[in-house]
Amino acid sequence: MDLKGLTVKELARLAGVSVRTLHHYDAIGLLRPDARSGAGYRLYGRGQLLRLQQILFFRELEFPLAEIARMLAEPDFDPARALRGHRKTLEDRIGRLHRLLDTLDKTVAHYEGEHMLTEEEMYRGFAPEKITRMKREARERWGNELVEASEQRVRGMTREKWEAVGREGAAVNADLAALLDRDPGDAAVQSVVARHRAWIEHFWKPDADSYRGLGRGYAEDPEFRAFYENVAPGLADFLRRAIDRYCENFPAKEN
Amino acid sequence: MDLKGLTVKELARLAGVSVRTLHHYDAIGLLRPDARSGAGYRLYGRGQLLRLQQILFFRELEFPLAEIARMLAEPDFDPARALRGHRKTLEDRIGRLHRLLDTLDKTVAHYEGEHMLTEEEMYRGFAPEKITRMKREARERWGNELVEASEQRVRGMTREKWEAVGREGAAVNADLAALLDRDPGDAAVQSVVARHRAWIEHFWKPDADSYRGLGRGYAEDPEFRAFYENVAPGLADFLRRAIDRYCENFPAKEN
DNA sequence: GGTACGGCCTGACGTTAGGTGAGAGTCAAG
DNA sequence: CTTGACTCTCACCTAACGTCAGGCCGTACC
Repeated sequence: MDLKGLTVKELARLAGVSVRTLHHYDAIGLLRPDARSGAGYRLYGRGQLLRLQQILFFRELEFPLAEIARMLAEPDFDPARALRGHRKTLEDRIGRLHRLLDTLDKTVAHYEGEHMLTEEEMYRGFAPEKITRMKREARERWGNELVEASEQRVRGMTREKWEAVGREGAAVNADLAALLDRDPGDAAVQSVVARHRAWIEHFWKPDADSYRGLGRGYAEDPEFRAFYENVAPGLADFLRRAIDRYCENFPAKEN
Repeated sequence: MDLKGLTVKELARLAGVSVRTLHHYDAIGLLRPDARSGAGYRLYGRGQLLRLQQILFFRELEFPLAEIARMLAEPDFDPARALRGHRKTLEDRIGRLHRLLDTLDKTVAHYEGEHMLTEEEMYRGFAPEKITRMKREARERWGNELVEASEQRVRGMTREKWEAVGREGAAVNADLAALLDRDPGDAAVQSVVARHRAWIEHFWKPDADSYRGLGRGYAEDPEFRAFYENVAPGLADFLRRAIDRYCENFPAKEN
């Protein structure tokens, strides 16, 4: 079979996917063949091979197919830029697997009576990538629309803007940490909380309820809590209380 | 809530799984709580925490839940031994991810006009081969040493030898299928089983226990079973029984 | 030309492992 | 008592294919 393109079996073999997968991707419009032979056989050219590779990278990172299709369809989709993002995520995963191996070794040592395995040690390395988990939780707390709107806002940012937002967030956290010895209702603290709210609005626009919920999440979610406690011990609860006070008189913020 | 055990939320948080997952595992009998509170709350103790860890290791390696349940239920299941098998598989995965990073870098270079990406290079690191799944299972059943020895033998084969071995295996299966109406202990059947054992020794040298375990695997593993049932209906169980009979007087085989 | 076999097509049912939502009981603090 | 977080069971739903079936296609061989 040599008809100016690869048949499904040839491509399936080359890419390590099933023929059924290729049929499925064609059916949903994710990967259409370049052409069809007179008998109706699918024929894939080089461009489809590269596209399938992009799809497989996103799939490897557990993106849903519908989302892959959407991203590939964006007018400003840049394959090289996407790949650079994937690299970071793959490196994170390798790091996770190393942590899992560490957990494994500690568990073997535990079974051999050589190590006392704590509950916290037991599950290190299992949790999926943090951003995906946080995204799921954000959906659970605030609904899907907010998360999508948040992603749209983030996606529209330039790299420079994104880095400025990152610096702004770190500055807010540092300023809050410096005010830890004050009452959460203190005017200086509340001023920083207002900056925090403005920072959040790079991502989404909270009302009083959802902002209060966010504060609670900072204190109660183990990953958020660990993050803030790492900035300064006591910061997670302090920020939660400061946000609660702020929400007692939630200013209408124009923007 | 401090009632001599963890509630679903506490365990879910600790282990990084969902409450729904814990409900599901309870419903299918995979992970039952130690106790129930007066109100019907599930309460998990330390033993369940360790068991959940074992489950999560198997899950990480993509074992189906039903299979995880079966393996955990085997009388001779040894957690430390299982973990040692997992370690090898996780190391393989890290290796695969490094290959994927290599593919990624080559692709970025391709997009930047600095590398000519071949079709073979395009998909390196993506799909673990099907043999990897079977290798994983073999490790869980028989330990790592046998699998490594098997790979050494296969690696030393020429292509011609490999094809001859393939034909020999098919012939053994066909002969077994032709004897399906006989008793598994019949002399002719046992003669074919001896040929089957000789065939297996192209890959590894079983003793009576491991050969019996292989027979069991043929009948119980869904992929092996499907393969043999495809050759002839009833063949998987027949072969398992024939191997059991053969192992009652396991000949010392010189080679 | 007929046969055999591997390859292709479309159509359609089935599967696994939870996700999601609902209604109602439980627990602890104010 | 109220409130809010937590729990229970029940039940519908889903993504991404896997599997099977019936029939056409292409090539080699008799």
